[in-house]
Amino acid sequence: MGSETVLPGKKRDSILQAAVKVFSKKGFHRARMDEIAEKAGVAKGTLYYNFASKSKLFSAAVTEGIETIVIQIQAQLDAEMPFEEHFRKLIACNVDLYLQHGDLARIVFNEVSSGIENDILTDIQRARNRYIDCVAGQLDNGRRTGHIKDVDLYLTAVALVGMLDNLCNLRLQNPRAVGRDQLVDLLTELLRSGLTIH
Amino acid sequence: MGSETVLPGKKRDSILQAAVKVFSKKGFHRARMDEIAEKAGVAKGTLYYNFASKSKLFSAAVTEGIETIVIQIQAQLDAEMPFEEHFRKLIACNVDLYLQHGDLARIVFNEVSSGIENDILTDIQRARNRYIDCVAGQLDNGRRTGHIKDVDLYLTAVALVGMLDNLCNLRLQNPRAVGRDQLVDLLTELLRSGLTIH
Amino acid sequence: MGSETVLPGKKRDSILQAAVKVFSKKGFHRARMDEIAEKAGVAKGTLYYNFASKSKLFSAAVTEGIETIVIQIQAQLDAEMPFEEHFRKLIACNVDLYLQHGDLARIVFNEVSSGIENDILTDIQRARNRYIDCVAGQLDNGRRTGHIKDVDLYLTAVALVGMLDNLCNLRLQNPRAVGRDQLVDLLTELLRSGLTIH
Amino acid sequence: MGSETVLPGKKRDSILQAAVKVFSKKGFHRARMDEIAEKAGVAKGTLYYNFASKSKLFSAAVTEGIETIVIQIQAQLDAEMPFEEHFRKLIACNVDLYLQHGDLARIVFNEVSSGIENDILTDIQRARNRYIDCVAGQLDNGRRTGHIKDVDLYLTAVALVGMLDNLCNLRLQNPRAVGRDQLVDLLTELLRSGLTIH
DNA sequence: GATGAATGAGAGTTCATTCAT
DNA sequence: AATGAATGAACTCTCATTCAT
Repeated sequence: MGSETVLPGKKRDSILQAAVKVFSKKGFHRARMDEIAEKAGVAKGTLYYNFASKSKLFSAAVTEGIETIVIQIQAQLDAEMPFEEHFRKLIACNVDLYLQHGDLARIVFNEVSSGIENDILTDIQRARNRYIDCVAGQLDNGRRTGHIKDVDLYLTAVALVGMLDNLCNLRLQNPRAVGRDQLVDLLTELLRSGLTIH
Repeated sequence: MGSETVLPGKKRDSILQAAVKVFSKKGFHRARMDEIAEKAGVAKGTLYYNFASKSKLFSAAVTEGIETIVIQIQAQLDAEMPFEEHFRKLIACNVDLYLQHGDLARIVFNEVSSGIENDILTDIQRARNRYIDCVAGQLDNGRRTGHIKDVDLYLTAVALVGMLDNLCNLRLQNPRAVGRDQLVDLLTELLRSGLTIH
Repeated sequence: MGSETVLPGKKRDSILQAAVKVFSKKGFHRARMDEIAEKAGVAKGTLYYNFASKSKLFSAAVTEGIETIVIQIQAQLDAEMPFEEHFRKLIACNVDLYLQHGDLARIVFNEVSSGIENDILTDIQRARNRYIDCVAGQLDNGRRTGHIKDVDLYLTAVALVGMLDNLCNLRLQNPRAVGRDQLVDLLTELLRSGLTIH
Repeated sequence: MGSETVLPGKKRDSILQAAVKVFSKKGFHRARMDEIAEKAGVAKGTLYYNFASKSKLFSAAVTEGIETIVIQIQAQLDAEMPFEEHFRKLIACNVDLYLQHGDLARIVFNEVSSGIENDILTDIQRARNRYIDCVAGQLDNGRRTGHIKDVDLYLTAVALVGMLDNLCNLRLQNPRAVGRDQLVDLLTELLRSGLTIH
C-alpha cells in the first residue's frame, strides 16, 4: 500500500508513448533513439532491452496504438441507434479520434514511403488495414439496413480515411483554418449526398 | 547546329528527373545523393554545383514536378464541355495523372512529417496547395454554372485529393486490387451523389 | 544425505565448462556473458557472483583447464618405460590431449594478441608455461638417460608445442585433411631424426 | 619536380600500414577504426572510402602484407646454392622476416579463432596457406636433389611454421630470453637431424 | 563548369557490469 | 545465494557536404 511499487510494463509503456510522440514529430528516420529514451525517462540501452531495434519499436508503437483506437471506435458505435445518427456519429467519432491521436495518425498514413524496411512496412500496412476494415465494418451496418448504396465498402472506407486524413491534418497544422464541427459537417454532407445538385 | 553543344540546363534536368525517382522510391531521408548522381549520370559534386543542398534539390524536384502536372490538368480541362462530362473528366484526369506520376505524388502527399527542415516543408506545402487550388478552381467552374453545392471548395478539394491519394496508392501498390476505371467510377459516384440512399 | 542439497561448486563448475566452450568458439571478445550464462543454465548475475569479471572468468577457465591436462600427461607418462616407447608415447599423448581439448588449446595458443588486459594475459602465459614446462620435463627424462641431445629443452618444448598446435589445428579444422596416426608419425620422425638424409 | 604532388595510393598505403600496426597490437576486435585513422593521419571516413568495412580492411592488410613477404623469401632464396647453405638460409630468412614483420605474423597465426566473420577468416587462411606453400616449395627443392626425406612437405611446412611462430614470438615478447642466432641454430639442428642421439 | 577524394558529425546497436530484490 | 532488468560507454558505419584540381 504505502510502497511505491512500480507496475509491471510501466517502463515499456512509457517507451511506447515517447516513441509515438517522437516518431510523429520527426518521422521515422529523423527520430533519434536518444530522444525517445530521454522522453521516456530511461537509458538508451533500455530501449534495446525491450525492443530489438528502432524498427521493431516503431512497429510496436504503431500496432498497439491503432489497436487502442479501433477498440474505442467500436465501443462508441456498437450501440443501436437510428441510421442518420449512427452515420454522423461514425464520422464525428473518427474525426475526434484522429484529432486526438494526430501523432499516431500521421505515422500510419504518411510514413508509407519513407524507405522503412519491408517487414516493418508490412506491419504498418496491417495496422492501417485494421483501421480501414473497422470503418468498412461500420459502413456495412448501414448497408445491411438498406441505407447505404451497394458500393465496394473497402474502397469506400479507403476513400473516407483519405478525406479524414487530409482534412484533419489541415486542422492539426493550423487549428484556426477550420473548426472541428465544420469538418464533421462537410464530411457528413459529402458522404451523405455528394457534391452536385440534381 | 552541327556542333555537339550541350543544351544549357540539360544536366540540371537530368538531375531533377533522377531526384524525383530516387526521392520517391526511398523517401527524403533514405535517398542518397550518391544514388541521385549516379542515376543522373553526373558526379556528386555536380549536384552541389547546381543545387545548394539536398533539401533544395528536393524542393526543386517537387515544385517543378507539380507545376508540370498543374499545367497538364488545366490544358486537358480548359475546353468548354457539359458539366457531367467535365465533372467525370476532372476526376479521370486527376486519377490518370496521379497514377502516372505516383512517384511525385507520394512525395507531395506523404513526406509531410518526415522531419524535413521547415523552409523546405513550406515549399512542399506551397506545391501541394498549388495543386489543391487548381482542383478547387475546376470545381468552382461547376459552382458558377449552378451544378455544384455551395460548400467550401478549398476544403472539398482537400478532401478530394485525400481520396485520390489513398485510392490511387492502393492501385499503385497492388495493381490487381482495383482497376483504373473502377477508381474513376467510385470517385465520380461518391462525389456526385454521396453514399446514402434517400 | 537425503536432502537435495546442491554440491558446493556445482554451479561454479558448470559456468567454467560453459565458459571454455564459448570462449573457444567465439574468442575472448566475441564471447558474450549472456551466452555463457545460458549455456551454464544460470542467470547472468550469477556469473558475477562467482567471478569478478569476464576477464577473471576467462583466466579461471584457462588456468583450471590447463591444470587438468598437465595432470593427465604426467599420469600417463610417469611409468618407467624404454626410451623409444616413452618418446613416441609423449608425442601421442600430447596429440590426443590436444585433439580432445581443442577448445582450450585454441584459447591458450591463439588468444595471445587479442588485446586482453595485461594481468589476464599474464595468467594465460603462466598456464601456457605450465604446459611447456611439463613437456620440457618429460624431455629431460630422455636427456638424463643419454637419449636426447644437449639442447635447450625449454626452447625445444616451445618448438614442439608450436608444431603440435599448428598440426592439430589442421586436423581439427578439417579432419579429413590428416589422420591422427599420421600426425603422431610425422612428429615422431621429425623430432627423432630430423628432416635430412645424411 | 618542385611540386609536392602526392603519389596515388599513398593514403591507401598509409592506412594499410597503420592497420597492420593496430590490428597486431590490439587484435581484430579491440582494434578501433578511430585509432587506425589517427595513426594513418586520415579522417575516419577515409577508411570507409577506401575499404568497405573493418573486416575488409583487415583482410586487405593481411593479404597484401603476406604477399610482400612471400616475394621477399623467394627473392632471397632463388639463387643456386649448396643444399646445406640453402637449408640454413631458408630458416634464417624465415626467422628474420618473422622477427621483422612480427606484427603481421601475430595476426596471421593467432587471429584464427577470434570470431571473425567467415569470409574474412577464409582470406586469412588463404594468406596463411600462401606462406606455407612457399615454405613447402623451398623444401621441395631439397627433396628433388635427394637431400630431404620423403615426407609430406605440406605437413612439414605447417610444423616448421608452428615452431617458427612460437619461437619467434618468444623473442619478440622478451628479446633477452633468446637470441636471433640461437633461434636459427636450434631450428636448423632440430630440422636437420632431430632431437635424439642414435 | 565539373569532379570525386576526403571529411567528420551523428546515429544505431552491443554488451559487460551493477544492484534492488 | 541468485536473479535479471536496467544501464551507458564504446564502437562501427553512413552520408551530406566541401574543396583542390
